Amino acid sequence: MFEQIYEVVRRIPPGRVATYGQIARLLGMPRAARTVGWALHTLPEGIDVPWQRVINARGTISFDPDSPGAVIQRALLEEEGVVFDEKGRIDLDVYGWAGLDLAERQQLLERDP
DNA sequence: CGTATGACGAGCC
DNA sequence: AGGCTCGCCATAC
Repeated sequence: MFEQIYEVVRRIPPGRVATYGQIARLLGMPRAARTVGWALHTLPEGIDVPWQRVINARGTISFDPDSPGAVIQRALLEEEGVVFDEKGRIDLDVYGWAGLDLAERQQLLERDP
């Protein structure tokens, strides 16, 4: 389960962001946004997943912006060229990820249980 | 096996 | 705009 989530997150191109709900929808579980958040929250360290490119539907970092993790996330995204507005929001119309194309999505969903 | 727990999201006020 | 309530769902215990 988590592997599939990580797999999708790895497809997000640098400089783009996706929402938790969007990841869930791509995996065919449109209501499991919280699960996606949990998967990234409990991400093993050192694993190759660009977790910083996943934010919430409002375009903000989804936890305390002053926490060390959030500061790192914001720094990583800014390095990739993502711009935060004065309220710490990212414009999803500009930086939002279009998502997988049909073929990629199909391939992902057909993977073994 | 029932409850609790969120890096969520939509809706309502 | 900002805050609160509820529904959701895979894990943890």
